[in-house]
Amino acid sequence: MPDQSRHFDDITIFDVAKEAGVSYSTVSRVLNNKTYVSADKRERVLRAMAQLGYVANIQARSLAGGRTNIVGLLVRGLNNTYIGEIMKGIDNELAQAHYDLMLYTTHRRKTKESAYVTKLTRNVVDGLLLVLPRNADAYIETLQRRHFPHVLVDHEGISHNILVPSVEATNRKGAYEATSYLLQLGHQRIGFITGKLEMGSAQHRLEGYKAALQDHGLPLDPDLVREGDFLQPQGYTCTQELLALPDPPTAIFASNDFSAFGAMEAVRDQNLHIPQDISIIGFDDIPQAAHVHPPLTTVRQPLEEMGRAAARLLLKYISLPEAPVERIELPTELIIRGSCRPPHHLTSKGEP
Amino acid sequence: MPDQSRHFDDITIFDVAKEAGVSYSTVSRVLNNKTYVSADKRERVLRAMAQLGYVANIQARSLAGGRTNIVGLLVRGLNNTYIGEIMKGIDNELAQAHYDLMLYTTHRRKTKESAYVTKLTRNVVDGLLLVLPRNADAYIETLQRRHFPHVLVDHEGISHNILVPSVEATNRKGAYEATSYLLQLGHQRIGFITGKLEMGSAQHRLEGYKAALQDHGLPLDPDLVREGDFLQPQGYTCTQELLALPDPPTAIFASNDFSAFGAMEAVRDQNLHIPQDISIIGFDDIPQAAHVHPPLTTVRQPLEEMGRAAARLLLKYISLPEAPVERIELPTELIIRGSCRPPHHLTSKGEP
DNA sequence: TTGAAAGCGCTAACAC
DNA sequence: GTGTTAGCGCTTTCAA
Repeated sequence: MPDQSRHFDDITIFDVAKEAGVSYSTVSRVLNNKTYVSADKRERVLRAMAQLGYVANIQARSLAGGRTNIVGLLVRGLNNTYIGEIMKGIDNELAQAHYDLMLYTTHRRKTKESAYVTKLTRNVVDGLLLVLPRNADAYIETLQRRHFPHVLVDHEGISHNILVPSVEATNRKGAYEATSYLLQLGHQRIGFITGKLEMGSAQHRLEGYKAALQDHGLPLDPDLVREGDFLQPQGYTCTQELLALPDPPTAIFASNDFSAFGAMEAVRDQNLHIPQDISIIGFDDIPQAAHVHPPLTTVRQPLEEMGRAAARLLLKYISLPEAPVERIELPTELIIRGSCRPPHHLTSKGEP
Repeated sequence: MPDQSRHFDDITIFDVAKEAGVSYSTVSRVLNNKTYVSADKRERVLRAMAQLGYVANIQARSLAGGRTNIVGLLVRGLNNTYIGEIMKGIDNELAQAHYDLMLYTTHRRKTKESAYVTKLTRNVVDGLLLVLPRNADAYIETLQRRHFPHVLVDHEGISHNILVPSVEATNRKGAYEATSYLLQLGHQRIGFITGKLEMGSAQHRLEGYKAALQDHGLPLDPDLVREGDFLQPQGYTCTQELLALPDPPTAIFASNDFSAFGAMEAVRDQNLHIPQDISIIGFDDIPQAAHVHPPLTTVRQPLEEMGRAAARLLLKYISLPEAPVERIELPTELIIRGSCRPPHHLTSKGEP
């Protein structure tokens, strides 16, 4: 591969200015269309730009204090479908606004967090979208202090007192509904596999579960609640424990679909059948959920829409720095498929 | 949200220079450690940088002609798990090299392609990774002409004559093996659902299928080959057509897992059973493949590893522009799960 | 309304 | 080895 010649046929505003017969600050003006430029000159500049195929140089623009039209997305890793769905929404929204996306993954960095944020904010991006676990407060504080445009996705922020721009799903409500559904089906003993409890969403889902039990007059049996981590293997283990209980649950509510898959595996490995012997319900509705057997009943989280909303909000902060802090909650939805039915003792024997 | 003050506590090399008591080009030198700097001064500079929390400004560096340590990834969209797997590999590899990732999606842009490439190459990134369909030759030509570091993933490039840096899987071989497997199981009529034929990988898989038939002395029945597009709905439709044939196939080979899912759906909707009545085999081995029922037998494509290899190759071109053009082929692997068995007439009736 | 000029932070000759 | 200097392409005062 021969030498890379970066500045190959680079057209600068200087070239455009010459072509259009104006000064090059005039070109800059039409580029940013802030100040008024006479219609005539603007016209000439535009034509010259088109003719020469001018493409703005982001670095220069940024260095000089302008916008880059790039938004940063900070995630822990790319391990799951979950983040893919969110990204899809973000990307679509950004595309419409002619913004580009810069992806940062944190999973491997040992860097001091606030220094890392410095790097992000000083480099390239006009704003930052964050999909992070609960303990990432250092990031957020730095961002807040710097008044750097940012929006959290699926994260409640530092504390309940400080309002941080964010987009979430109705996790509590979703879990409440899922639990109620199981209750209505006649289940009395419902196992619960938590998510990674350092995540706000995991906490909220647990709360929803508890609230539903309480509202239905059922006591909380601590044995039925197992601490998971949103991952399949732990879902498997928790379910094994649950099934080994003297009085095992007739239904299991997993805090996310991956855990639910683990649960399904564990159930099958015990030669039990879903939903005949035990009902399973998940959370998220990732693409796989519809494909497993039986199809998983789950609480749909509007991930793509959350991404869109977050991007939209961030763009607002970028263009209107004074815009008020918003916290957006998007509704979850119970998706009933085939992994739940009334418990054994309520079912007529002959059913297929 | 109050005003964004971008240059908040920005420490420049100038500050570092002052702190270390050296000239600021010396700081630049240790930053890029190209030329030699006396151990003593280097030490002082390093200490000053740490103390001040210096973070390099990418824009400035880039503007001045240096590296940005950012690699661009150009994809059509984020619709599928497929791209997620590749990204995972890329990201991991890049992280190790302290490179960041910039994501570009093309699906929506009407821009003249070569102008778009200009934008990409002139902006921010040191090199470009491309996951694109076959007809994206304009991009590639521009890149080649500019000698801008780039690597294609899962794409053969412009033509067979021009060697383009790329990383692929052994699509032909993988399809050959899958077909052979079905043949060995005793299937004589094997339906084939192609991918989007504008993609090189789709062509290669079709070739592998044909080659296997030929090598086993079987004629190619055009009725058995249906043009799909790598998407589930089309997989469904193709399978319906296949099943409606006077002499329907006993096995179907779908060019990717999504199509295979569509095929499974169609089979089920006909009240046929997999694999008892008909065998299904896919390609890719996306995460869902193991979860469907029955688990899908498929050809594993090492997507993550392909991402890693591509990133590695690109980094090589970035640091060694003269490195020879490489085309890397990574092996596919037949993953036997539960969706295939010998055809009906070969199976003893009593089997479960 | 428009042009001139001063940087933004950094790299890379160029001298010493 | 190390300091000096000239830009990289652009935005933004400041005059005119």
